[in-house]
Amino acid sequence: MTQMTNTGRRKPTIRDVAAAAGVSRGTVSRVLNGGHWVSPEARTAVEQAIQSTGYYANHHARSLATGRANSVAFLLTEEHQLLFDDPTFPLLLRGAAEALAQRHKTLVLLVAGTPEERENVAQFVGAGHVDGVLLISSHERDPLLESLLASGVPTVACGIPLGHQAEITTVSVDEVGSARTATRHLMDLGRTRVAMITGPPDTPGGRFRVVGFREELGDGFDPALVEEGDYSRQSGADAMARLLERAPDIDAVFAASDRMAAGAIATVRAAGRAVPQDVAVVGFDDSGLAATLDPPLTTMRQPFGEISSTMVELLLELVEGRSAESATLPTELIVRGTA
Amino acid sequence: MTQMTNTGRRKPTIRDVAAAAGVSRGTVSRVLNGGHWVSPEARTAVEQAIQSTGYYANHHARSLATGRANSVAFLLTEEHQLLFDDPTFPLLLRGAAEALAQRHKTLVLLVAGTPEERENVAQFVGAGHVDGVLLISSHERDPLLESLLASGVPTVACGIPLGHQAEITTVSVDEVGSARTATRHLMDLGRTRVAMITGPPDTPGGRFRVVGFREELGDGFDPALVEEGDYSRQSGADAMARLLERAPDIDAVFAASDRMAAGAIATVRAAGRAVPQDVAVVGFDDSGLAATLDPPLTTMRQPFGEISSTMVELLLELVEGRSAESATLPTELIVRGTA
DNA sequence: TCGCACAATGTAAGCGTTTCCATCACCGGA
DNA sequence: TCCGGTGATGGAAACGCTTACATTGTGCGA
Repeated sequence: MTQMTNTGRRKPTIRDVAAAAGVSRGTVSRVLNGGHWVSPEARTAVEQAIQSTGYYANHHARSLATGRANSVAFLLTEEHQLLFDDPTFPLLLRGAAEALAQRHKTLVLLVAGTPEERENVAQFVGAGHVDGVLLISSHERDPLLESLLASGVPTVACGIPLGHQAEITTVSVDEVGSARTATRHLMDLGRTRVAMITGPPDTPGGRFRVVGFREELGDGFDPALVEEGDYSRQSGADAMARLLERAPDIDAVFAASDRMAAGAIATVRAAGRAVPQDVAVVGFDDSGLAATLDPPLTTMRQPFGEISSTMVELLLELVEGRSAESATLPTELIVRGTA
Repeated sequence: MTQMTNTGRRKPTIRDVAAAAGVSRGTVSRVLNGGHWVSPEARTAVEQAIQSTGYYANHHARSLATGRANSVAFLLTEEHQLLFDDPTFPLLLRGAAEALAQRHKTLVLLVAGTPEERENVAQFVGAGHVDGVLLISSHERDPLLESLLASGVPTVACGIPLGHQAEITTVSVDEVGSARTATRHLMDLGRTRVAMITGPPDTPGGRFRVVGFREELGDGFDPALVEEGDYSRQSGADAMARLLERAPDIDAVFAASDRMAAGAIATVRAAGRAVPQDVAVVGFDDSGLAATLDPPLTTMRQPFGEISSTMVELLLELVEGRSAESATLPTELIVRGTA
């Protein structure tokens, strides 16, 4: 009964509210935007009128007038296949969606896989259709990132974009430290031939985790025990096969993603060795996958929910014109059954 | 050089283009919208001016003038936990994102988990901020669906929303037939004690797959061999445990989701039985998970890419004011190692 | 020769907001 | 009593675009 006194078909506009409240639209607008410079009486009159008319602000008109879109892009730059297979992505998306919804901002999903898509995305963002960009995965010297930077759209990246460290606000975890923790855990277990499956070297996870691995091993580091994958399960399985062939005495492996760890485990088993008895395994991410493996995977947990909500927070600071400092979030070693 | 003759700071508008081309903005607008009633010379002049000025249309202004948002909501109605864990969801999202991008429509992600979110979503959509809604998962008699229907926003659902079959356009698979195929496969393998783990009965998959299961078994159907899960892995494991306790002689099980199948397999193993030797398993979905299980899961593949692109297609028809008929897509039995 | 149909174009009125500016009533201090 | 200041308000311009309508110019049949 308070709702929808919407007599006809037309959606009520600010004029309808103004008429109902007996004030001008200027006053209604002021109430809508914080209510400063409005008398208490006028304010309550307007608020009642809003109720009775069932008024709801028109975003497009508002955006046109203010130059603000009130929306943010969640931008995926990655081959489709890789991206949507990554169990990490729904976690980030979910966190971002929640954080944005709380602040009444709209999340626009943008996928920049093919060159054509990238071009469209660059235009779309450059045209100012969104207030800012949450950049999800970015390889080194990504031209799309450069065009974003050039267009001056507020942007927050997830994971330090190589080659742009200084120019962009990021939210990341301590890659080196996390890798050291994982490696240390394996060493503390008494493992002496510890191998690593890294990520692509043009991604921060691919670049820095192996650094931590090497640092922690110190003199014990053997470059022959490092193989590269692309975070996918298959690449982990393949890398493990190469590792095993080259160094059959491996007794532990640290993989830069849970999926690669899963692949590695399969390969280890296929080679007739047991996990964790013969080969201990530590993954990275603690995506949903980790706990479901058999045995459940020991892994470094990335706080995805916090990562994405922090990204949103920083981005909105930027959008408001304030400055925002890049954040580094802690990871946590989750010990399960594989190491 | 063709780009960005953007002398100053301001973004070029349609007037700048008009000035550069030596025509009125009306003409520019006509070129932008299909170019009818425009002479070839004027058209090329405008097109060149667009290039030289680096003009890009302002969506908000356009939407305000036309009353069209040019965007579509991808609406998730489900508990967060369930939803983002579901490996099925990225597949749908990806398909929808691609199909929409091709048509230059924007995808807005909406999550309606908590009551508050649902209220906001209802308002948002009701206010006409999007042209249509892709409804992802809907339980029976969902009040949110009802409010969508009431507000008259074009909506296409994925999977027949129980209780609203007649009122809404849907894209779904033949649940009953698919379940029959899966069941038949198990029977053809010579299995005689075939159990089923169903989904929640207020979802189409929960309701209809068990119907197909029963139909195919005919006289052999035993209600004691049916347990319910919520599509999650854990629920599958639990259901399997109940099943095994009640009927230790089970030699096959059909699960209404791959995740439940995964859980069931774990339980079967934990009970000291082998898959597929002692208990054959068929899943449903063919999400990324299926192929990575050990042994790889035999399952009914849902064509998620096609489902989502069809949803987009139908939705846009509806948005254009045309009618659209609900579609039913075929599934496919993917035989792997578990049955 | 005139006028008419019609293609091409310019013009201007919106679309629903925000926001700047002018106005006004009112109050306290001189 | 008058005046400057201040809080509250209305009015109107602006945001960038679409589109109905008016206007122009052309070629054609009568």
